[in-house]
Amino acid sequence: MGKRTNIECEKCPNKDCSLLRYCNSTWLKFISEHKACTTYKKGQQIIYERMLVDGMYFILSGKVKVYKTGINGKQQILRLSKTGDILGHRGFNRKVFPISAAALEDCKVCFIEIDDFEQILKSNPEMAYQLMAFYAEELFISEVRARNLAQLTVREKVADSLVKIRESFEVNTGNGPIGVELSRQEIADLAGTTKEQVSKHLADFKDEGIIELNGRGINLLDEERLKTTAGFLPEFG
Amino acid sequence: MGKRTNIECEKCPNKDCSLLRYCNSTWLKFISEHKACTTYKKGQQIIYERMLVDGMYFILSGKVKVYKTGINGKQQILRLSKTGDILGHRGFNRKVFPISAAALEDCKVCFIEIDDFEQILKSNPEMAYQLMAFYAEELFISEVRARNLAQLTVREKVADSLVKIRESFEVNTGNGPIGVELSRQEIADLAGTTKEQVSKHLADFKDEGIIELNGRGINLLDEERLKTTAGFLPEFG
DNA sequence: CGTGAAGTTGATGCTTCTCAAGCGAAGTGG
DNA sequence: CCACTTCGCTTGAGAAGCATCAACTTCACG
Repeated sequence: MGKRTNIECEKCPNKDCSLLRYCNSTWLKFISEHKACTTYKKGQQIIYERMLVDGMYFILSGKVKVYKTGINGKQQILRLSKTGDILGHRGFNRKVFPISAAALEDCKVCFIEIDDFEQILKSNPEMAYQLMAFYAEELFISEVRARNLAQLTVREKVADSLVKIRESFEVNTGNGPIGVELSRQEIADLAGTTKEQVSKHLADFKDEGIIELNGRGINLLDEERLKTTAGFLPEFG
Repeated sequence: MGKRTNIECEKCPNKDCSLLRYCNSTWLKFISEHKACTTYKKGQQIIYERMLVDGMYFILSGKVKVYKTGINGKQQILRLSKTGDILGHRGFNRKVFPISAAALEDCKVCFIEIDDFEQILKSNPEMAYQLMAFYAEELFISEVRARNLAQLTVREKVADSLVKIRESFEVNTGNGPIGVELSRQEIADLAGTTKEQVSKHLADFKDEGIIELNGRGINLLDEERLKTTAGFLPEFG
């Protein structure tokens, strides 16, 4: 566990926080008094699989990977999260967390105990409704992912991952940096392949003028072509 | 659309219905008056991808596959559903359905218009809470699936699918029939492989004395060994 | 500099998909 | 009642895709 550095919710600069967005001032105060903010260093683990569910986590700043451990300890990255996102909602109604979460860069994370969180939920119907909508959206995303992992080729999955990384971290779509520096292994864990394959396909994309590589940084030069490469089935809805 | 044959919710034999379970008698009456029950023949499609979201569907009787269309029209089966299960909840908060659903056998399905459903939700906090818990569970299942599709071998995925089919349709786990007759192609669409691979691995399992085949029927003879074959990572939580 | 970790690249072999041929059961029409 | 077609299943051979392994390079950092 990292260093604690509380901040008052009423003065929180983060207007899009999943927790605060649907709360009135009474509950803002409640949360402010009951939460605990913690700082995590890059690489530090925030949630461990099989850890007892103690509460909900909200990212105040920084970027986080959410992943599941599989065969031979191989990781499958499920989601990339950023400021304002909720972490640990997968622990809802469970004894232990089914996922792990680790900081991709230095992070500040707010924590609310599960009992307090449920109290907030039950007193704010609008929030319960919104949380339900959030879960529904996560389910949608997860099912698209499941299909893509099952059906796409490695080249397509790598292309798809680059687009998804950019969408996770950059507000504007289009060309430009993908917003975070991941290792080849991490991109592989996201795409469902190996670090060597990622290396090769990134080299291909570079040769084809679709992306630009500078160290760990990746710039998209032709997002449209990348999407075509990914065999994009436009998802409606 | 199939034949309409309404039934009164108050007299509905299905005590586990996702819709009725958390309703008091007032709302039971409301639902009874607002719903529409429809019969679907085996093979008939109940929900189409990109169909406008009109409401929620609940299975009164019969078995259903929920799937997503992918590359080259290849289907990825996401879920097998049975009596009492909700269908179309993936359309929540969307314009069009992101999934398709088709009857695996003759089915009766109850339908509630989306406006009525939202009214029920907003008037029954307990139900909203339960629906949220349901989404959370679906998300958990989907993420386990995503990891398995990405990391398991074909042999493991076929074994895993057999166990999952049985769990979807038979209350008691253990040895015995898997509860539904699917084509090889459908098993492949579930496992994320091809019908030929399914055929081969089923033959292997039979030779190894793990399963029994009679036509399309599949009996598990040694579920434990099947689970070991599937490389089961026990899922905690 | 020197060391170790991460990334690249090529060779190799295994897994899986694809294609094609053959089989059998179920249904159709003469 | 029996050819005839059709459809799904099985099985094998060949090809393609992918993971693994190993050698080498690059980069960060003491």
